[in-house]
Amino acid sequence: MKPKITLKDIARELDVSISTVSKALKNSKEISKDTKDRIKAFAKFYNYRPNNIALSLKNRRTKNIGVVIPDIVHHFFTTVFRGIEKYANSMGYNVIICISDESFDKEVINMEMLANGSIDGFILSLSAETQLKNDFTHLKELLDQGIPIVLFDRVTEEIACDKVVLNDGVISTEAVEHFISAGSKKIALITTEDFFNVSESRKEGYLQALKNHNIEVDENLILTLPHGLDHANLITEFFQNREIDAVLCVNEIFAVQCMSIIQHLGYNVPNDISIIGFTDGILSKYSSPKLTTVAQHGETMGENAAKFLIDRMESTEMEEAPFKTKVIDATLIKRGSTINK
Amino acid sequence: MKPKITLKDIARELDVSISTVSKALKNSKEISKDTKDRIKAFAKFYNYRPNNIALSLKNRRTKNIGVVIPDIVHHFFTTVFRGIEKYANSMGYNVIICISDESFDKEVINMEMLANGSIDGFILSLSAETQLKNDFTHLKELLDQGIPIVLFDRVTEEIACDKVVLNDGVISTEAVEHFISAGSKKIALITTEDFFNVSESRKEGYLQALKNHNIEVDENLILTLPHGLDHANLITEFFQNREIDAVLCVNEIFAVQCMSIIQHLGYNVPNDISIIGFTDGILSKYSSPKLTTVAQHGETMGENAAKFLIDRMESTEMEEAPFKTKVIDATLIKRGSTINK
DNA sequence: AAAAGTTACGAAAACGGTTTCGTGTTAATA
DNA sequence: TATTAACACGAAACCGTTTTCGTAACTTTT
Repeated sequence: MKPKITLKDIARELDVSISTVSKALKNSKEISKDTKDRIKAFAKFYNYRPNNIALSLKNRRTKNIGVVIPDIVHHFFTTVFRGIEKYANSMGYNVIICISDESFDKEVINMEMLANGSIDGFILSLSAETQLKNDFTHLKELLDQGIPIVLFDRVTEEIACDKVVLNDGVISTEAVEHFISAGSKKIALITTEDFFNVSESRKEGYLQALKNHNIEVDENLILTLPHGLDHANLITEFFQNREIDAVLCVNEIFAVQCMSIIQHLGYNVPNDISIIGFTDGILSKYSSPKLTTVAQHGETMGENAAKFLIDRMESTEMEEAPFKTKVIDATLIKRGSTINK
Repeated sequence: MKPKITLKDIARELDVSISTVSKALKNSKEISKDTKDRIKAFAKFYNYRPNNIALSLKNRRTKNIGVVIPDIVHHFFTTVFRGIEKYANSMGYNVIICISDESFDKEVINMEMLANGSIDGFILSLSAETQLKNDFTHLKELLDQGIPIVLFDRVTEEIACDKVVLNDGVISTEAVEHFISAGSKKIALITTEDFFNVSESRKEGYLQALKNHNIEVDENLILTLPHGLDHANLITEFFQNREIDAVLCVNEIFAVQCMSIIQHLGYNVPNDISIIGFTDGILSKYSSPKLTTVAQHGETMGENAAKFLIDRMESTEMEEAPFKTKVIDATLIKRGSTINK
């Protein structure tokens, strides 16, 4: 057991002052070569490393980033997180992660905990409850205190900060037009309750595509699934009682559930009914047929978010740079669940 | 923009000493009620919160836990992580996460970064490369410095520390016996190269079950898939050229790939060939038929690991408690990919 | 030889807290 | 009235760094 060695220890052992040790290790030319060599050798031998906490206190920056996400067991968020971690790490930052579990209170409490010195900035995707309550005072207060925040995916216009979002609307339109170009006319949408801004955008994109091609909107073809309930029955009922030849789902779980149900009802995917989902995750890759899906490029989103944050934190400008919003272009990955020409 | 307020600020404003403020806020009875009230009111008004970094420096503990995992986009690890985060949070700890990406160097560098004061202890699952190299000096050094470590899932006997593992062998035996009890005789195993201790244990469990029922081991029925390559062809070839009526896969991706290939080859699952996978993740739940699978109870593992670590960190005993290994009992979840009596 | 400049180092403040100990003032006791 | 105890607070050390500034001891310049 050899506890960590400090500057003070080195100073005592070598009979010099703490300042001298500090300077020697930073290669200051104030210190003679002789002394520097002695100190460096000693430090190396005892594997001296400066204490991060002391540095943080001194420099008033921790080189820690706080990441707050609603859920970790979720493909999209994990990929975003990987992007964040990768970029942050390459820039010498560590990542402290908090899971809000879709709860407003947890989001608030966790952020306040971290804000008291533990981190230099936040990257955040809003919890469902926060979006529902539409209460963002905790974010405003942090911004007020000068703590930078970057929002991604689940964002809000109420907060002025850097943001990274997906072009949900555009890609939804593109997805639906992919159906249309293959001859589909009765195109359904399966979505979630739309206090999620992303669901909303996706729905708008869907409607836009129909409009573009003069297809009348049939509200019966839009299924809004409640949170948490068993969806299988609702989906089964949905397909049994309607004529549908294509369906866009706002996530891959819905998509793969649909596929399974559709196949059990005796339809062929993609010939009778085509399917497109969101999130190019593991489910989409290993279903059969493989799912045509919207790749959200989570890792890219994460990298962009981290870059926004670090740029702002490290900016030495007196003027705060204007807030930017980066729109990541989603990609439609065409696979077996659609007819691709 | 109202920057964070410090004890010094309060002291200056109220014309008392810093010590008085500190004591007042801690409700010390050294301070008169009058003064306490004034100080508390002021602190509350300005939303004073003590600076975590200063506390960490003073107390020489950060209340941060470092978690190092090989991959984050991975169901098992995310569930473990959720367990860790949940327990740690409830005990007032934050979690700093580093992804080793299966790389020895990243594991070493990240841990050394964090060890210089940023965290009080580690929870770790070894990277593939670390297991391959069998080099654990970085862990030994940290333990030497008095930093506690808890290993989970991918552990090693070389290191004396608390551990949390799954009873991989036993549950594999159970899984294979589930095949046998349904009449299967030609039971295959699809596994990974076995520098992973878990794969090894699972293989042993498989062999044990065959032995228990006097079924001869056929090495041809064991398929070891190399890391990273395209597995589809290998699996297809495997099933085309062998008589197989059941297959145990060491993860759910292999399992669902098998299922897909088996079905394409015209066999029925589970009647012609039964399948069991490891990891009760999203793939197992949404395949059709649903996969019979080994639930690893990642969240429980995470909670246990965090509890081990925090117990040790907070222990005031002078004597170090002996190291413990907690074995989590996996559960076989019987679903549609096997014949269940 | 006096003045000026270098060199090589140490003292001390600062970051933001906690805590021990000392002390002036008042109240209780002898 | 002198002594002691209780009260209420402040000074200072400490956690481990960095950094500014001061200064002895030489060296160089004139």
